[in-house]
Amino acid sequence: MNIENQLKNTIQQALSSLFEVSEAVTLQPTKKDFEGTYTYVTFPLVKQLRKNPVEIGNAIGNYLLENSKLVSKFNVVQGFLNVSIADSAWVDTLNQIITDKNFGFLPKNGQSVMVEYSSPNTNKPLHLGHLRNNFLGYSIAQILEANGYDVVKTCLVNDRGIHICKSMLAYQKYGNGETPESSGIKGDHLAGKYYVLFDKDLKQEVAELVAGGMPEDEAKKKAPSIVAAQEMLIKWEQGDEEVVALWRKMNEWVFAGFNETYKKIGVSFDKTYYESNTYLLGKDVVEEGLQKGIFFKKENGSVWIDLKEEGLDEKLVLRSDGTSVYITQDLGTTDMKFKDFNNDKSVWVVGNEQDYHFQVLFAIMKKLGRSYADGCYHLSYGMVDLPSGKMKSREGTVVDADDLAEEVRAEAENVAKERGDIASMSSDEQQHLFNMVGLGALKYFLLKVDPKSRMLFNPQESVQLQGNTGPYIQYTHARICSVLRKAEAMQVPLNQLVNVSELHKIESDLIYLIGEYPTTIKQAALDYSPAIIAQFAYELAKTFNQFYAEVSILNEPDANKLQFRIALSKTIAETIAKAMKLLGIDVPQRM
RNA sequence: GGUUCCAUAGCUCAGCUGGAUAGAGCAACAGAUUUCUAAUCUGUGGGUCUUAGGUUCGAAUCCUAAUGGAAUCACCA
Repeated sequence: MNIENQLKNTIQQALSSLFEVSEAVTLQPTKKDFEGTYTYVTFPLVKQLRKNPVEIGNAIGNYLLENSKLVSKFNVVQGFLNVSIADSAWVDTLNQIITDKNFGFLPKNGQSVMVEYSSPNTNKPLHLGHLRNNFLGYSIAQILEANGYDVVKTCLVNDRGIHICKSMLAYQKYGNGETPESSGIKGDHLAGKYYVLFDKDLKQEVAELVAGGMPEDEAKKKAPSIVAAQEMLIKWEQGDEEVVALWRKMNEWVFAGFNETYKKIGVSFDKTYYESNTYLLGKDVVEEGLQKGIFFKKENGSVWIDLKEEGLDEKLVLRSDGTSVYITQDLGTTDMKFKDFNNDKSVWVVGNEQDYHFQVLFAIMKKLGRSYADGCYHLSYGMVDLPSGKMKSREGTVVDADDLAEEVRAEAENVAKERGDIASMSSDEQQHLFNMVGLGALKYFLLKVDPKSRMLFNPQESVQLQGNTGPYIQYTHARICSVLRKAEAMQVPLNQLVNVSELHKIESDLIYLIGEYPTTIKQAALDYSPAIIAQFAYELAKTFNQFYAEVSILNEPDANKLQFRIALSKTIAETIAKAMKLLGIDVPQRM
């Protein structure tokens, strides 16, 4: 049992033996300005016991001193009982952690979870918003796995629909047989280029129609380009050979481009679904709902569900012409996913603009009596804003994922060449490092803020490598590795239990922090928040760097202390590496 | 208009189920290397936690209202 839980138990004993009360005990970390590690607040007991808080604090404190080996001293400030933990208890804790090969991983819990993320459209390249989605999804999958789940990562590719036809139309018009090979443009960027061209034409047509006196709403529906796109979509659905062939060709370009990007940014999927295969699903679910009397038909033949009781509204699930809407398809796809993998839980990593959609989807699944309905979770993350405002792909005000990755990589290269420890590396190793550090900066930057909140992306700050950044933490790891290499050369044993009697305050702080790792990853899973882990990794790295500046590790004459500091440093490096891995960030041996 | 979410230092963000004098990073300024990686460390300045009420021994945190902002409410996806 860890120190915190032992202490809680002893306080509970104190409460019952001193005051005959049984209360759940919660502890909080002691504020930096006061002496102690854990603080117990006695204010709530005042009314119940009719004693003053200081008296209560002292009574409990003395009980702890007498009855627990963990506690070395205490102090009471008003209603706060600050408890200091004995150095020996910290050393024991470190030894336990060293011994525990699975430290920081929860045992398998027998449950499985699907994490669906990324979900790109095949008409344009990935941008900054996708990056937040991808990093979040991948990280959440890692975090759930560390918490004992079996995880299936899936990606649902939106590879059909009117938006795809737009790129295709513009390509027919302007393409001249251009290919990624002939142009040297990455496939997804090439498709995106035509998507933008389409929109340019469309805008002009609308402007002309409006100038001719047509209302803007109508013009947007009647512009020749948009009509042509709709016709093309119908042809596609009818299986028109020419259209399907073009669709195949352009999609392949895009997939090749996506795969390159995914590989570069280090995300992956166990299974990819394509909407071109799933878009007709869900009509059977509509039929089922009608039979069960959960859905109802309006006069024009359209099918609806009434979700007023759930605080939502009436919602269309099938058009009057019998064709699907977005939610129809999702009903079918959700059934299919659970049929395929039979997961206990399913997480959709999708932006918060779709909050309403998922409320409706889950409410319908519940009404239909799906056994999995309670295990569905929409990980709703906030938009990424730019200093210039909102990103809009059609207007070209997006930050491209590939460009951004290259930018941070280049910055990492600059800094490494200026002050990195890279002289002994081969050119390949150097390139590998620049990538690792650049990506580390980008991932950490996007993951360190609470997923739920909208965030501002400042390009200048995102390539920063100092302060609260990924590279700062990577650097700390490399720094420890450097010390460990020297220790090894000095023949200090690296993998032995340690025995010292007296610690620096900062050393016990570090052990305290390492000990918080298991609760941190549990909390991260509960909240679906990689940010909690980012925070933890930063705190640990920062405290180590303070320790490093304050206390000499390798120059310690006392062999036991030297060995202790090495063991402590090594454990910190391992913990940093584990935490960063959950964020999808690798850490280098040197940098 | 309905619903949901947000408002903390110049900027970007932490602040867990209410607890002590509200914390980091960036930016600014001043320092630290005969010694383990200076992508580091130390220090200084910077706050009516949007506003007004309420609950409480105790509120950035909970409740109500106001103000400002965002998303969504399509027979779009």
